[in-house]
Amino acid sequence: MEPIRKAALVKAAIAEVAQAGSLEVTMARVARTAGMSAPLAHHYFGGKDALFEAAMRAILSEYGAAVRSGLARADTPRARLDAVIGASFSAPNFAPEVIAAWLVFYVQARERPAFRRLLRVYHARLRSNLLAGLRPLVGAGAGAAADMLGAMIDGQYLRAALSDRPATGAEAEAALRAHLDLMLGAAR
Amino acid sequence: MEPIRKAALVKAAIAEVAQAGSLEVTMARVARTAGMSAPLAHHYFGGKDALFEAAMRAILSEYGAAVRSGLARADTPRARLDAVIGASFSAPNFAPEVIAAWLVFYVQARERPAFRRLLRVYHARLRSNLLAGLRPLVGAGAGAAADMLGAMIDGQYLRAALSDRPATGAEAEAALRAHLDLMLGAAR
Amino acid sequence: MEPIRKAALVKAAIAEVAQAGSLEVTMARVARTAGMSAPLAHHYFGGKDALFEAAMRAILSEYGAAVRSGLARADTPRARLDAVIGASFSAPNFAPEVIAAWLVFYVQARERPAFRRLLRVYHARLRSNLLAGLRPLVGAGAGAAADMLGAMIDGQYLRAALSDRPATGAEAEAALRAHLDLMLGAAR
Amino acid sequence: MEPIRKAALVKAAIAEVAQAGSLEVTMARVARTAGMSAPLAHHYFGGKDALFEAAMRAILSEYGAAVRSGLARADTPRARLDAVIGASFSAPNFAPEVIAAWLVFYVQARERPAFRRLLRVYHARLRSNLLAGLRPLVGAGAGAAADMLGAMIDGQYLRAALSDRPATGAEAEAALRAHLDLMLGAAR
DNA sequence: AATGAATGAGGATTCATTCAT
DNA sequence: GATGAATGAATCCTCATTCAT
Repeated sequence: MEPIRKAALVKAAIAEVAQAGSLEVTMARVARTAGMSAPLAHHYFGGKDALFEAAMRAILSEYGAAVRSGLARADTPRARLDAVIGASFSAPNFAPEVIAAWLVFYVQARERPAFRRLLRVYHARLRSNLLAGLRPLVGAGAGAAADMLGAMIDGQYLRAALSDRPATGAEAEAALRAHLDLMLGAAR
Repeated sequence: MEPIRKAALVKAAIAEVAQAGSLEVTMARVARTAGMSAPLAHHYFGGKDALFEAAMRAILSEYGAAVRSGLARADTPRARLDAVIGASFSAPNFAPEVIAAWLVFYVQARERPAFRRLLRVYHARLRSNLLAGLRPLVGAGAGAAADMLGAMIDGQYLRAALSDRPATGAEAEAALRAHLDLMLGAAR
Repeated sequence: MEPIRKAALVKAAIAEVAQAGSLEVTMARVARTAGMSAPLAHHYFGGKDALFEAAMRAILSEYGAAVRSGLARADTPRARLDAVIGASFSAPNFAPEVIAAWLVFYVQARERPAFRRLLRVYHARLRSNLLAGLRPLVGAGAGAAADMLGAMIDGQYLRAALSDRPATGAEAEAALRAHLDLMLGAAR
Repeated sequence: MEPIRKAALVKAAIAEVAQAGSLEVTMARVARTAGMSAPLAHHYFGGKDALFEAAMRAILSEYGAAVRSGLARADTPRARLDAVIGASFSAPNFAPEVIAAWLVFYVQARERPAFRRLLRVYHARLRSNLLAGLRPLVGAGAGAAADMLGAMIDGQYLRAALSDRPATGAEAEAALRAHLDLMLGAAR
């Protein structure tokens, strides 16, 4: 029972946090959305903080899995870069709900060490994945290029979080790929 | 007296929101930081929501003023673009505190129409300013270029909000300018 | 199985109540200390109240047994008095844990009739045992002397409950015997 | 306003703790008894713990004042002893409510350092006051005598807490004085 | 204009207890 | 007999907001 309940709670937490645009979400509400009573949520997670941390962890690990799975099928540097970009804008990760929750956690990271730690890992992994693809193609400028690409991805997320249209990642992805072409072309 | 008090409250609200990373900031705390009692803050703003809206408005209008002042001295398309970028990363707007608060408001905008409206205006103005500079230089691709530049700026903000080092905008600004060169060079 | 489980629960209850210094002890905790689940404790005792009453009853009946056993070997009035005092400060009854729990129950007796009843029986028996020894030696003053001796014993308990040193009853017992000598000497 | 409210809360806390026989008393109940809302009680004391500590402090300091006032009028060793005993059983200190609350705090002292500290001071002061009176009269045995007198006083408290009759201290006081006579007579 | 005083509403958390298995 | 699962009830505490002064 435990894994089922925990998964339901994490999913509900992401949904509610996204909708509220903040962590000012009552445990009771999350629990009800997940189909159980508030005390049960406490029983499984021990408290609000732990639940939200689990939620952020879930988002980041789903993203990490998508990246890994994409990289597994990539055999050239350029393919690696495309894989990272593709994963960033793929369906389960670019869902508006998920992006909105991610953003809330992002902001909280300033003051909550646990969130900050998680985000550092995300940033470091993203950067190293991009670097691995860029270095063979760009050489010395790879660091700056990776930073810029990372910022672009994050920026697209930020805008998607506020978009009216049910943001598909397709457009954002195309824009990024076009830009990547530009950067690689200039480097050659 | 009133304008002084209100300005103090707005400033305190930005500082506290930035520090908390959310709107979960008590009126009493904001009021105390501003050197007055909680009821007085209510007296001046009528409530928590109105105070925070005023705070966001203050951030955006300070930014708007910086942009306008930069544009006033720009006489070529490229100078206009540089002016917008320069304003985005200039001291009072790129202060960590201000960025953090801006981000909190940004996230809230998903569900709070008042914030959403303010943000729309910011986005629209930024886009139209960039477009005005880009169209003479890039032609048809100006729309996509403006969107990408906007996303890059927001992405840099996002990352600055989490940076350890007391982020100066200088690096971010340089990176953006370099990128702008790239985009303009490719278009020619 | 039942008597073993019940005894374990009673023992655990005494230990936990002593440590907490109050009845604010969760059933779950007591049950866990006794090596079983909370529902099982309920099954055996029907509820928290009944468990704690059983615990107090256990303390008093252990004490009662010690007194009876001492009296069985006493053949003079003075020996009877010594037997009662000896039992009061003997090892299993004067254990810090037991005293602390006893005190908690004592205080609760003000408002919980079940505890009050138990305590009345203890007081009455103590008094009658002391009287039986004192009357032949002191005559008319036996009543007051018994009350005073009883108060002294309780007072020693009270102080032992708070002592730092792992209170042996030896000192307290010696002090009481010395005092008894005094009272008997004065009466002759 | 503050001192009035605080005094009312302390008084109510003593009454409710005495009645409940434990600290399991809700803030709301105490506040209502004191004629105000629960949040106000929090406002003035900051929390349940602080309120109860203030209550115990109040009991002990009232007792301390009574002792000091009695000693001020005593000019012989025996008069000093009588003053201490008299204060211990005087009206405001020997009120059933006060005794019951004192006992609850006493028991809690085992695990709550703040209470423990307060009680240590009480015990030390009582002992030193008794010693000052006993040493000139009893000499070497003064220490043991002081301990025994202290235990007797505490024992009388313990029994008064459970008495049915609205315990006047008169009887207890007379018994203690009689005993003191005995001890002093034996020493001469 | 300014604030100390006060509270209603609400939220996290704990716990005794029940029940299906 | 024994327990994991589950919850209603209750408690401490916080906070935006009101009001008399």
